[in-house]
Amino acid sequence: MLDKLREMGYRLTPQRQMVIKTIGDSDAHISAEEIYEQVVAECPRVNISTVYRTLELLKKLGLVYEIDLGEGRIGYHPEEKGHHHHLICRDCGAVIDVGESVLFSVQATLLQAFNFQADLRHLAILGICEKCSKNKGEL
Amino acid sequence: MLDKLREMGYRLTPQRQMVIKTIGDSDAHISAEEIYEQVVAECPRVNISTVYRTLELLKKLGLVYEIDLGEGRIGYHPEEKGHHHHLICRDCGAVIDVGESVLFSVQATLLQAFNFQADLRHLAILGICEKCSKNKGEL
DNA sequence: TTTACTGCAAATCTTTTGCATCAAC
DNA sequence: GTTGATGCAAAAGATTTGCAGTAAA
Repeated sequence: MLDKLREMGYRLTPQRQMVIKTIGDSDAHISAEEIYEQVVAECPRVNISTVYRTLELLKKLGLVYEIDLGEGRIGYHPEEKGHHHHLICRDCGAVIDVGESVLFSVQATLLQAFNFQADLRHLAILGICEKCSKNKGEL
Repeated sequence: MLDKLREMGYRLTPQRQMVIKTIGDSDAHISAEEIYEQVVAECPRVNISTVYRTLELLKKLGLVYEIDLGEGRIGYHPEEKGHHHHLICRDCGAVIDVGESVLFSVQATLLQAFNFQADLRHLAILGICEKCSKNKGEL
């Protein structure tokens, strides 16, 4: 990501490097607020508006993806880690990653039936995970 | 919806009636702001906080569904009109309604593979509609 | 040296909340 | 008459923006 930024003629500031590193290190989707907290822990003078501006830039360049987690929450994700979907438990918040291919058939169906090119690369699917549905059964 | 509200012991105020009517009249998903605008056009003293409180109540009672349209936009939809998905064009904003069944196979797959009970009743699927993809081809 | 980038503070936008008043029952 | 619902204003939370100063190139 750092190289790509430089290639595109953008400056490699320490702030940008820290934001990029934080997104890359996170194993799942991470929110703007969480990125800010981690960056500020190392460098307290960094401002949250810089985080937002950096995210805006990385989105524009296609280096990070935004994923809508529902209920107003937005997570960020490096493009280089590949496309996939997230199964998110409404009860416990657990996240299960699922390959892109689960939705290929739907994509094909929508294209055939409506000539609609569905963007199904990064989806958050809400529901109830195995553990929580078992717990519910026990109640 | 009006009857159900009364049955549940809630008061049938004119404000609630107007919000309910507005949601019912709208052919697709409608935002809180849009509901407010339509209600205020008829009755200028109604406050937007009443709209939000009414939506909160109707959601809690399962009479309206919230649909996440992405980019922070949320649409409301009466339950009685049935479950379905929306194909939303990123370019022109056109909305195509699709039956619930398009995602049944995915639902089954997720249940089988991960024991995850996916909630796929009301989904907004972003993409490019037929018309816009043709226009792009012409450029 | 140049000017893109940052920090700061303030603005914006959406949604929520406390409270006195009002009206549905 | 009760008390749940409303209007108003203010708060809260997330994101954006204008601007002067700073630092990457």
